[in-house]
Amino acid sequence: MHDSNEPRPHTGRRRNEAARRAILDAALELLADADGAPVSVETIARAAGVGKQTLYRWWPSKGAVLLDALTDRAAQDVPAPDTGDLREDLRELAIATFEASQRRPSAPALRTLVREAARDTHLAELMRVFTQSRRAAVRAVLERGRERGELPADRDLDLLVDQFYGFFWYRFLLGHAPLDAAAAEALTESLLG
Amino acid sequence: MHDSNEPRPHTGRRRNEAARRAILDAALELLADADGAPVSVETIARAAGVGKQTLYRWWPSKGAVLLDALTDRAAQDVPAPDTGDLREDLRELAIATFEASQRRPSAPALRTLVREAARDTHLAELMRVFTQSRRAAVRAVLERGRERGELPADRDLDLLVDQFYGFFWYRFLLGHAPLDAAAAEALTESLLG
DNA sequence: GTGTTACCGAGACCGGTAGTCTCGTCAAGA
DNA sequence: TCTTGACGAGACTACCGGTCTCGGTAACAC
Repeated sequence: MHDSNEPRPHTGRRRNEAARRAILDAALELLADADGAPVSVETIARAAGVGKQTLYRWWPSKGAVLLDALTDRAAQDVPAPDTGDLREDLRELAIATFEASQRRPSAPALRTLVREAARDTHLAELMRVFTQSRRAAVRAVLERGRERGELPADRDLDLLVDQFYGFFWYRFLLGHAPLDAAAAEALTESLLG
Repeated sequence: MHDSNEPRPHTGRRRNEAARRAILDAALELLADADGAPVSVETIARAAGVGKQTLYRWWPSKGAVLLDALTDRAAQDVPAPDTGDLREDLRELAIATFEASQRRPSAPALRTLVREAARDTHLAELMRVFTQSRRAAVRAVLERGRERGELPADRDLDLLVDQFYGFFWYRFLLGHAPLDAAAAEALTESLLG
């Protein structure tokens, strides 16, 4: 038996940081270039100049690598505007979200990632965690507004959050209509009446 | 050279209608049972008691079979309410859409189909055509309402349509919140203020 | 330095998939 | 009866995610 509280000191060769970076960089770049098309593990490993096993030694699945590649670069901090005005906060959040969805390489990479998540339940679960904080940010803005009386007390906030992100993902994934500042403005006005 | 205007009369064995039905029925059932998980061509053929080649003789790809299986059974007629009242029409459309999204086997089959379409560009294109008529129905209702003056003349109808279907697909695919009559009611109120 | 350990790149391998090809069979019409 | 083309069955190719094994090598203990 091994006492896990007092682990044996590490010996042997250490993890190659350059390989980790090369994998994440290659994954993000391929993810972005694919823009929806699947990205294979073989391709990532080859592009990173790395063996497949090195990849599977540090990540449990392809999905985990892809998500890591995205979150590693994508701005992790979610904007949390609090100007004291609901309309202003929501507009700011919408503009920031929409604007971020146009940036390379994160945006096309995210599109590919969602496509992959449609088939990969493990990745789908990770994505849920990833999006949760963004949903929470919108909800917090709405809650503050409601406390200030800018929203009826009985207004269903979950409905509003789903309207916000439903609209966003719909346009982001289909790409049939713009996600620009004007759209952000119009969505905000529509949600708050 | 063969004159395509006067094709040689058909000879040989005819297409087996029973096989066609068996394939579509098996595909829909498997699609519904999978509820998101992929459905393989092998499985469909086996369940239908049919050779793979029979399937590929009549459909160009797996995606085409799946879509055909869905549209074959799913109510093709899109409701087009026209009561003379925008709010009433939109509510009716929302309730009908949400209610249809709960029915078996079409609903779970549709969920699976969308997942497949995320990887299959051919299927994605077919899906676009499939959803176009539904979008048009919502837009028609909105246009009639605008003509009656129930909506400001400068209101962006594409935005409203995307809000409607964005919300629907978001909840349908994530399944984190209900798509019931109350949600339909609330969405309608939210869209029309 | 020497030995041990664990990471490294490379690639064979497994199971599963979409789609093609071929086989012998069978039904519809000439 | 003969030609034609659909039929069920299944071998086959190409590709993918993931596992396994190999010889080599960097980091550390001694």
